[in-house]
This record gives sequence, structure tokens and C-alpha cells, in this order.
Amino acid sequence: MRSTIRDVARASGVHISTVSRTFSAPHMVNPETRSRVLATAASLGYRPNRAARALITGRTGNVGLIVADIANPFFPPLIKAAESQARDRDYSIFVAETDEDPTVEENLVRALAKQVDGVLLCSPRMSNDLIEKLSKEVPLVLINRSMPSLPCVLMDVSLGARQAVDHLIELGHSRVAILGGPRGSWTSREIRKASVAACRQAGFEPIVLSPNQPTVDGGIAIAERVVQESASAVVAYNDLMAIGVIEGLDSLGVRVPEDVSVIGFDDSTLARISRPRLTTVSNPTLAAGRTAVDMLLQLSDDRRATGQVMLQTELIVRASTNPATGSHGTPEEGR
Amino acid sequence: MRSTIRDVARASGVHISTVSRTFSAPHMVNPETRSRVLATAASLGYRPNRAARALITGRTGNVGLIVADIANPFFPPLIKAAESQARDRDYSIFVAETDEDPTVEENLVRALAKQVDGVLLCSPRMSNDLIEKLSKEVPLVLINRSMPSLPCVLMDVSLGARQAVDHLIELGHSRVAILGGPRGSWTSREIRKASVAACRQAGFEPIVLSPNQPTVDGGIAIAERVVQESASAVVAYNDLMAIGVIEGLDSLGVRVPEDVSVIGFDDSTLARISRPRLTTVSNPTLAAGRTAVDMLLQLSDDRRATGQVMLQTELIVRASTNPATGSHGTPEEGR
DNA sequence: ACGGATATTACAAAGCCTTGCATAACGGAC
DNA sequence: GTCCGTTATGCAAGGCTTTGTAATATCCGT
Repeated sequence: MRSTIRDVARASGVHISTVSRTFSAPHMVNPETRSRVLATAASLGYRPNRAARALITGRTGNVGLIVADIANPFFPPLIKAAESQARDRDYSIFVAETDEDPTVEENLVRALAKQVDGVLLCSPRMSNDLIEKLSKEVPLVLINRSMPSLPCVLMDVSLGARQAVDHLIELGHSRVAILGGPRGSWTSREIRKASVAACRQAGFEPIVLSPNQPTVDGGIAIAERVVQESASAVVAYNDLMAIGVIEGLDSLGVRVPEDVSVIGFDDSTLARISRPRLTTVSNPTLAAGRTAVDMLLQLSDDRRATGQVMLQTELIVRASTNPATGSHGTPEEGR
Repeated sequence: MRSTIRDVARASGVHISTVSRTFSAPHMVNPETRSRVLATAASLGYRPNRAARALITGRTGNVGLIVADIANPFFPPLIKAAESQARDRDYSIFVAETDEDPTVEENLVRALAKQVDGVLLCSPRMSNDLIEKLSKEVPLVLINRSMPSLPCVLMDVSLGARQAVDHLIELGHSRVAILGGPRGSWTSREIRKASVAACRQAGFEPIVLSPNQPTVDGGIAIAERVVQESASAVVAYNDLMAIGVIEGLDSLGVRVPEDVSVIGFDDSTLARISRPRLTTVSNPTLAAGRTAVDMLLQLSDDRRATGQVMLQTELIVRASTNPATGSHGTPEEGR
């Protein structure tokens, strides 16, 4: 039914190797022959069988992309960017998700290993050792996770966190809660470290609440603690949590931004449509997706680890942050 | 480096075909031999090479999933469901997106055709003829699109639209705007037809505004027309548009739900966190994703088209709909 | 003890393509 | 006119697995 290289060869009166070369090494075949072959190939609707090609070249033309949760609005733009970049390079992308479960992560890498030329590991929660081990089985590029031995695409959330905290300090806040993300998240740790450092530098100790589920529900759940600690400002691991906190505070009678200021991370669609509009740290997810694909493709050629790429973040000030009011904002309050 | 069936055969002292059968037809091999082979296979870290398997069986173990826009919150849950269902069946999913461009759609199907056992076409914008033609090249299952000759998974948006309109009528609205989605969308047409019918049945003619870009911006853009037509209620093609309309109305000084009621479609995360909470028609996206995968897998075995599946929708009443006020709501008003 | 059914394993072909090497054709240099 | 270097094409092996068929062993009834 589907035509093979053999059919094309017969129909155009050349040997199959010539047909093969017409596609994989065009410069080695006479222009005249080439166009004849191309013509008959087109008329027969011939397309090289990737499985057969993969079998012999050892390259599949596919890359895997593993994310924690497709429904988390942080990921779709990244997936989108990666997919389109890959397609431009004539690669396809397998997308899989882990539901934030490190065990699933490991299994997925192994399952994918055989049918891809490499795997993009996005915000992995696995241990360094395990990642190291898996990187022996299949080329790996990390996104949002730093390991010296592997190529990584990082977003400078430390910078973002510092900007966020500085913004709050400028507004007069000094009772700041830092809401961490899931256990094992590099991003979460970076945000925490940078935020804490920024707070201390300003002369006060932040309230660190971690780990949390990086979802709206996770945010709702932690709202009570935020009130208990009488924080006047919150830096949340991501927009979902930020929105959850606003939600939770609201149902406790605390208003944002009047009573408490909230900052998220990611600048997802949600941040732009939530009420109040969310002040948030914008992440270069599109660039990250593209860069990661390119690094992976290069790695799968070279097999020598390339370096790290650090992409810039940016604080977007919207309506969820206000100057500190008298009733909160001083370290002594509410103790 | 990576071990093959040959290594396992040698190490366990059997012929390669026995190893092969241990994996693909376990009942044909002596339990004792089987466990021995399994053990050595495990110790060598052997995993069957899918490319080689594909080459001979003609099945890749992959399915394609083509959606309009990954970043549209309608799709991620569907992708998620499809991916997990596929993985349960030991299949992997290629995800690709068209950016709402029918031409890209066609190219993607063709590009995917050779490396998948079938393609899930989600809300395609192509013409029936083209879909028909492509279905000759690769097994196709349609989601949100009805064609008699192909297996389809449909969501009963007609029912949802009717419920939405009835809800508005109960609230006393009779100046209802129907905001269509993109050109070529089956869903959009169904919603429009059912809504219009429901309105007429109630004795008034709705205001149909179509087509629109199915995004927040699309909703913002159409808000002015809604005001011009002095509609007291809006049924939008999806949640994004609904939120955009609310946005747009807000900046025109029209409040939702006090002045105008708005209903969306999809019950996406957005609907649950937007202010006001969005009244919306919930779509069975998860079930659709799962069902579609199963139908496709069956189709790729059978090659005979299976029928259509219609999944139920449900109106979720939240806070974006109010009883009609005196100043709007009667057909004569505002003319 | 023998024919025949059953169960288990080995053999070998086939699936489609890439690629190193051999061959052929051709032009130019000497 | 011979030899060499180019260029274009053919040849055949090889990649890893599945699967129809053949071979062997086992066991049953008689």
C-alpha cells in the first residue's frame, strides 16, 4: 500500500541506494537524476520510513519532553516553544507528564530512552544521583535544574526573587512570607535562598513556609498560616499558588492588596486575568523551550556536555501589591 | 553499548526467537526458560528496540495528537487524559499544534503519518474533503468534529448551549448575544445553532456575533459590539472569550453580572478563579481524551470506522450570571 | 512399543533503509 | 594512448526484531 524506496527506484530506473542518497545526501547524486527521482517519489507519495532509518542510523528524529503537569499554565508555553523549535529542525516531540511524582519521572525517562535521541527534563524532582545515572542511558538536558555535569537551561529566579522582595521592601513591607514549592524543586530552593538573603539584607527575617503543593489548592491551604504569621506580604512559588493564597485570604476576610500584598512567579495567563491582576516574576519560558531543544540536538550529536544557559527574568508589577499599612508590616506585630 | 536481543539470547543460552517470544508471546515459552530469559534481560538492562519492532510489525506504538493551541486551557486536560490513557496501553503520544492554521494542520498530519499508528485530530478547522483524504493515509479519529465516515468523539455542546440559554431565559434575559468561535469550528456552529433555536423558541431573536478569535483578546475585542447591541446576556464560545468579554465590558464601565450576564464554555481552571466566578458549560474533556485514544487504537487494529460517541456536558452556574435588570433585557430596549 | 498430538525451541526470511566499497564513465594531463 | 582523479551509480551487508515453519522432545493411548 504505502510505497517504499524500492518502488521509487524501480519507477525511476535507478538503484535504491541512489534514491536513498537523493534524500539523505543530495549532493552525491546527479542533479538530473535527482529531480527525476524526486518527481517519481512525489508522484508515488513516497516518504522515508523513519523506523527503518532509525534502525540503521541509531537516531530516531524524536525528542522526549517530560514535565510535571501539562495543566499547570507554566508548561504549555514551554511545550509550545519546544515543539515548534523541534519541528523546524525536523524533529518531533513526545510529551509526557509525571504528576509531580519522582518515581514516574524515572520510569518515563527509561520508557522514552529507546525511542528518542534525547530527553528534556523539565523541573525534575529526582535526586542528582538518579539524574546522573539516567544521563548515561540517554542524552539529557535539564530545564530549571542545575547540575554541573549536564547541560542546563535555567531561569534566573534568584534575580526575580530579589526583585520581588526589593519591590516589597520599597513598599514598606517587612513581614514577608516566602511560600516554597514542591520538595525537590531547584526553582523553589533558589527562590527561597534569594528571597531570604534579600530580606536579611534589609534587616528582617522572612517567614518561610515550605514545601507546598504548587497549585491553587496548595495556595488556599497555606493561607491560614500566612494569616497566623500575620505576614503583610507573600512571595509565592508560582502564580497558581499566589492565586490560591489570594483566594484563601479572601475567604478569611483578608483582602489583597489592601491588607496583604502577593507576588507570584511565571506571569502565566492567569496573572493577567485574575483579580486583582497579579504582580509576578515573568519567566522566559519560550526562550527556555527553544534553547533546550537546540542544546539537546547538539548534545545528541556531540555527546559532550555543553554548558549552562541562564535566562533573564523580570518583575511585572500589577495590582496585587500595595504599600504596607500600619496594621501589619513591622516585625513585632502579631507575635 | 545498549544490549540487544542477541546479547540476551547468548547470555541465557537460547535462540533469539525464544527471547523475542518471551516478550511478545510469553505463553509460547516454557515458564522456566521464560524466567531465566527475563532475569538475564533485566540484568543486561535489555529493552526491545521499538524501531526494529516497528519495522517488521508495521506498528509504531505511537499516536499523534493535533490541537489548535496548547496554551488554550481547554486542551491541556484533554492532552493529559490522552497521554495517560495511551501510556497505560503502552503507547506514546506526539503532541503538535497548529496555531489555528488549517494549512499547518494538513502538513502536520502528513508529517506524523509515517511515525504513528493513527492521529487524533482535535477540533480541526480543515474542510471535510481534506479530512476525508487524509484519513486514507493514516487512521484518524476526530474530536469535536462530526463526520459520518469517521470515528468521532463529540461533546454535546448543543445540550450545553440550550441549558445556558434556558438559564438566561429563566433569569429574565431576552437580549442575548451569541459569540461564535473561529471559522471552521464544528463546536462553534453547534453552539450557535442550538442557542439560536433555544432563543427563538422563547420568542426572541438572539444577536449572533461570529466568527471571533477564541482568546481573551478576541473577547475584549467584541465587548464593544455587545454594548452597542445592548445585550443583557452573553453566551461565549469558550471561557477565554467569556473572560475577555468581562474584561472588555469592565473597561467600558459595564459590570458583570450586575449589568450583563456572561456564560462561557469549557469550565477551565480560569472559570474557577476569575472574578466573578464564571458560569460555564463543563465539557467532558478527560473522558474525550481517553475515549478518543481507545477508539484510535481500535481503529488502527480494525481499519473499519467505528461510530460516534457523544459525551454529556453540564451547565455550571457560578457568579457571572444575574437576573435581568430593568434597564436591559427586553427586546425593545436600547434600539 | 508405536503413531500421533502437544509443547518447546531453533532456523531463517523479511521488513526498509543507510553506507562503505566496488564499478563505471568521463575528462584532462602527460 | 595511458594513467589518474572525479563524479555518479550499483552492490551488498547490516541494523534488530518478529514470525511462519521445521525440528526436536515429551507424552498419550492402545
